[in-house]
Amino acid sequence: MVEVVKLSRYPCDVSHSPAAAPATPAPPTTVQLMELFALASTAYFQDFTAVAANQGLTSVQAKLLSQLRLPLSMRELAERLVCDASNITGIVDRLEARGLVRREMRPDDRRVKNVVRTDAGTDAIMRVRDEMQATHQALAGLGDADRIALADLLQRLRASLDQRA
Amino acid sequence: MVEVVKLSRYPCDVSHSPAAAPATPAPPTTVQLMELFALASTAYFQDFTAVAANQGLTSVQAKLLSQLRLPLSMRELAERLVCDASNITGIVDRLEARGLVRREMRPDDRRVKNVVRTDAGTDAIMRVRDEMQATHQALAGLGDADRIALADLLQRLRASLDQRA
DNA sequence: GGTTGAAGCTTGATGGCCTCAAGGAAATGA
DNA sequence: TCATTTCCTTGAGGCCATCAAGCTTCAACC
Repeated sequence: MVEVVKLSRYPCDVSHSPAAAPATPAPPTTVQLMELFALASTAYFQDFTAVAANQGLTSVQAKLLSQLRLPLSMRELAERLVCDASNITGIVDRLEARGLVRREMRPDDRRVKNVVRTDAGTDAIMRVRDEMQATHQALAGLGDADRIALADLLQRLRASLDQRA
Repeated sequence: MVEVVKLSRYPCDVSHSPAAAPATPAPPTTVQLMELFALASTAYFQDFTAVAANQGLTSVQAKLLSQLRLPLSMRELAERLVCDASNITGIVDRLEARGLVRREMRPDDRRVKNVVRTDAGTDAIMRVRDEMQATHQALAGLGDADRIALADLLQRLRASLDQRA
């Protein structure tokens, strides 16, 4: 299957490697795997951003909205989006101005504000989800064995990446 | 292997799905695969951004630098980074001010400016590459069979995603 | 030739994202 | 009560991103 591993079109290509590809189905190196992963990730995020834009959302706004299955405080959102808390203020401001989200005081601790997704917000993120699903339908062609293998590999990949954080 | 597929911590979680996970090793659904992929991609980009920041680079600057194995025109850079050409002007301005990159007139067509990575620029992106590689060493634990399978799957994934662009 | 049109790059305006430093309000604990 | 901590916001500064408008250069055509 793995005929030619296309190399070095994204993040960390520094090598001045020879253009000749090995003819044998040799297993890819770790570096090659990371490049492939970077390419696939880039494609994914570009698609996600484009789909969100179709709904008038930036990718960060869509990310935030998708986190709000249940209400979360500003601080919790900052942790999930891995950014400064002061950044969340602005993002929520803009979403709230459009009625996609609502701030609520929490009665038992009046310092914290829960961010609640409105029905309009849920609609918006559902449209994004639907369009993503339609877009990636091609992926549906994977058979059961491939699915299991991919899920397994992705989880190991994430584990080894998260480990650093 | 795939014990429990952890669901819905990222982009498109809208479902109010039951918390109960299937006990059987059923193959993951397409939606579940996309969620796993989103999680792994997010982890990757956070790591990439953090490593670039260690070298005083934004992720976009690092991305641009890594493209410059050979000189590219501003337009070519815009195509590779999938953004407006006017955006590249500012990014290259900032990199040039730091001596990581250099603009050169192309003699045969004086409209176009080639962006050339300086030695300092190559050093910078090599440090990013090295730190990424060290970081992701955990991935090196994958055996040959896993590598081949992952490479194959990632390429198919990317193909089906790029198809949309 | 000279004009028109297209391509490549830059500038300026506008807006969103992001961090840091600083500050107000509320809770906690001595 | 007073000090400390937590949560959130504000303001300054910088980067990224798009769009509209403009400049230069090239190419093609009359």
